[in-house]
Amino acid sequence: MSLSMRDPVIPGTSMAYHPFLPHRAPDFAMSAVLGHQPPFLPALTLPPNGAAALSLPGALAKPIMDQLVGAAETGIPFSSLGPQAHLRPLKTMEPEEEVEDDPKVHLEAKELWDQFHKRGTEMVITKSGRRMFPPFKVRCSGLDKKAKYILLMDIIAADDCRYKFHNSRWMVAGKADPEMPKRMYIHPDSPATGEQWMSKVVTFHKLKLTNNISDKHGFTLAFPRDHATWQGNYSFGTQTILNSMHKYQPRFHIVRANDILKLPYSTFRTYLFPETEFIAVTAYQNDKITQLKIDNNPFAKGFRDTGNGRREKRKQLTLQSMRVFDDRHRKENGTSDESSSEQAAFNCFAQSSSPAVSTVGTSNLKDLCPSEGESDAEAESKEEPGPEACDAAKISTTTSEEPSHDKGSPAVKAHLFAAEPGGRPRDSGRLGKASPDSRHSPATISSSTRGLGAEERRSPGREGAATAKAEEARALAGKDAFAPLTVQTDAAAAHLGQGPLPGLGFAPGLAGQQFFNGHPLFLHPGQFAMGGAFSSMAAGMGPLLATVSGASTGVSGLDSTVMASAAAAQGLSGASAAALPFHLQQHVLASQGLAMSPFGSLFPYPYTYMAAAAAASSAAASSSVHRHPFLNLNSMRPRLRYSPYSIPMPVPDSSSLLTTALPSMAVAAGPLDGKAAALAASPASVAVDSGSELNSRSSTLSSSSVSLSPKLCPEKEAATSELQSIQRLVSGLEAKPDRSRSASP
DNA sequence: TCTCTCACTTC
DNA sequence: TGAAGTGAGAG
Repeated sequence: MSLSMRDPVIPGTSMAYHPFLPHRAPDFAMSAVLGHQPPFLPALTLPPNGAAALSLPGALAKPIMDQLVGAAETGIPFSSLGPQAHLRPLKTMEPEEEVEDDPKVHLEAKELWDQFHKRGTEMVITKSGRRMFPPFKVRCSGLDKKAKYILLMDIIAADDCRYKFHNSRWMVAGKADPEMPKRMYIHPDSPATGEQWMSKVVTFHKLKLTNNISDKHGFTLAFPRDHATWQGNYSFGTQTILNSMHKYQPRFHIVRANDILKLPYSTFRTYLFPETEFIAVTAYQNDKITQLKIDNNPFAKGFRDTGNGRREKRKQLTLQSMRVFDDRHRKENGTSDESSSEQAAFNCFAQSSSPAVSTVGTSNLKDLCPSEGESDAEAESKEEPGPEACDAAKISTTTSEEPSHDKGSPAVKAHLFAAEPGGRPRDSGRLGKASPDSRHSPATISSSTRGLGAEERRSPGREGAATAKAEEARALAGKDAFAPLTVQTDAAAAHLGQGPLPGLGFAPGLAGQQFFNGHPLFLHPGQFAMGGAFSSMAAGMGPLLATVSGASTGVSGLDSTVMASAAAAQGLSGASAAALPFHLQQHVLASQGLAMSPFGSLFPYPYTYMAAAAAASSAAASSSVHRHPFLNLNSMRPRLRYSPYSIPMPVPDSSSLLTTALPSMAVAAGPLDGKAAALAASPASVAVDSGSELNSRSSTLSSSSVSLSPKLCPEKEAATSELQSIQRLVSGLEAKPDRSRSASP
């Protein structure tokens, strides 16, 4: 019943600015399937000029068209068209015309990121959410000044391992816990013109990291099973839910679109900066990281050695009180020499127990406190250029084929997580080939769906080819020392089954609608600034929005209609459930603990599969499935990650995983993913590493020495009288908190 | 490991 | 001035 219509049947019906259709005609056929009218498949085509043509059976045409347009223009939830109303492509057309932009992305504060990366960046996650530090900031160039762009960021699991911090190193501690629902953070200024984006540093500092699974700072979009490119649930929000002690990789996306609704039909460019990889923690593990944060985060000034913060006071008081004790002890025993040596040991303890110590020159530390400083110094030594090479050698199996100038990046990787399982390479390394475009960031791996057949880049059983491709990617990446890892898909490709939002296999639910709170269409107040993008999205896709507040239900908090359906569906058997609309199935599956995420879900390649099906191109279906570069990004690992509702997988014997990076293991693990390439993509970071390390060192040294030196022996006599007074305080206030003491003169 | 409170900071 | 972002530390 669907009719192809190049010939307008309803003259004058214009869809050119229909909110839920791309303004600039993407040249695809789209059908509006109205709920409860399955046989009725009106189709409308958007000619290049944006004029709409709708071909509908006789008398039904006008009402349907009015309904569609009316719903969108008035903001009436699309659901009024029926619970299953959705748009779906009838056929795929030629790719959208080549965009004339050439986006380049530069990671801001790269040196700082490098400093953290070398030590194994840790990001604290809290129930209420913590910001990232260093903040994720980028500078864009090469955008079309006039065109509008939507900038997004998300954080994906870097691997499927759980880590532990042992012996000053991060080590694999087993398999990853069930995947948390992923969230996409849309920059609040989106959409904005290229000129606007390029005129400033794009910062994502408002994005928060949380481990609160019932976090409500998000909403989920439930896309029908045969939506062009988005199938399943895609969650957006200001907080990203992460698993503690797991490694993550932030991603940055540029989408040329002036409307959120165009996302599925727009070109996606994804940038990966290996140096922004981090491990989520609920409490800092590595003192070096703590100190780096304190030294660089303005909000942590109070803990700096310099200044009048509590940290300083506390340290001084601790030191002084101990000296007082020592002094008293010495007076009682009359053994000055002994006390002197104890003093050294004590100083050592005082230092090593303080984060400040970690960045103090290791030679001093070693001299003062071999035992305590050893691990520290040892760890530190591995950050030196020499050890770096050593670490690089550890994963030589993954870098041996790379151009020499590209070896630094894996070195960084090895450096960061020296004890990674077999130097397991990153899957992100398989993103694609290097793009000669991006010159600002470590390396570019561009996966364009039109150029290099993405197909060859990914195939679910694809390890060999993928590995080869990863090598190619690395090699190419190595050609550009300043390119980020980039993935690109385009609109047309999306229609061919290449979804633009990889890794967005957001598990349903868990998210609240706060993001869009206060707006009938779930627009978050903070997002109103986004103007047309969200408002039109809401207008056109209100019904497709399934906000989820899984906190109470443990299942997606769908809108009432969907919720009811989903709830009912839960009682269905698998067979009957299969007959449900895809998005409902997903919720059902999710509630049953089955994965839907591209991260090894039941539908590892949701869009691709569905889009292909929708395109009625069964032949292309299977191949296109493997073509999705984004999915490739996330699903190239044959791991199985489960939704938060899934039954947790028992953690396998960690003994086999608790290992330092061994080349052999790297080989063994290599096929699992090509992550090394992602790191390989960071030659620039290596180049900076040496310098930044030195800078870091010198800076921390200077800052530390300022505060530490006066606290050591030299000030002993000078502080005698003060110490005595403090001694009295300490004696009397022993059990009281630091602040009591610090409040004392 | 995680959560919570605290003092201290920025904005 | 107060909201919000910090790490420390106790539990």
